[in-house]
Amino acid sequence: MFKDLDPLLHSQLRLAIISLLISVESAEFTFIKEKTGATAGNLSVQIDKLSTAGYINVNKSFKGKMPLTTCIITKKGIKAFEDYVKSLQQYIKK
Amino acid sequence: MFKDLDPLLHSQLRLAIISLLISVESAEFTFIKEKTGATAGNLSVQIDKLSTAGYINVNKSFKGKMPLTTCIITKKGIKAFEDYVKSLQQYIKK
DNA sequence: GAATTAGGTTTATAATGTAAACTACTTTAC
DNA sequence: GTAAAGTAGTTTACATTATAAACCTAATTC
Repeated sequence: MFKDLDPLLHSQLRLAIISLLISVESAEFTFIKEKTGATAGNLSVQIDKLSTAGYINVNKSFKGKMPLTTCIITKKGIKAFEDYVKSLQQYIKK
Repeated sequence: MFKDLDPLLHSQLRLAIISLLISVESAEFTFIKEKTGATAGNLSVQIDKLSTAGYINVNKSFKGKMPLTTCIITKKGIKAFEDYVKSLQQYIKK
């Protein structure tokens, strides 16, 4: 009856991250932090989980001398998001 | 940017329960158990949380000699569900 | 050169979800 | 009639998850 919801995406912050990345295709850590309102610590952890799952790619470089973390969604991430939304529809359509 | 998602509804099982109750208006414990595939213990706990929040009303009676638990969604529950869905749209629209 | 800010990561704790174990009663089998 | 199995749940203990506080490294400001 109810399809399982990918637990990795069924989390407010991780869903917001993916939702952002779907539209922009590339985003800096601080940009995501501002948009989501998350604390840096929490964001760091959640980005790591999405990365470990292969849903996003994380690139660490330097902007001048400051560290710069950039995130890009992967095909796997896009697919997972689409599946998640599809499953979710079952729950929220009246 | 991203509205908060009611944590009480942002849970697969509780969302499934509310989703069911939205359409049927009254459902027995065992019916919900079958439809959601949840274990009785888990279902009992989650129904309790929804009830404590005032999202559903729980009625305990007897069918013949067996205990019978029936759930009905409240106006508050309907409102919460609608708000949740509305907030969620922000996350899942591309 | 001390304090503040930037850009994060690590870790400790709180909150949550879930299944296993249990209660209470009923029905069926012997 | 009583032992075994089934029904309808609840309680409790454990595992997972989420989150913020504390920390780190380096740069900037005063």
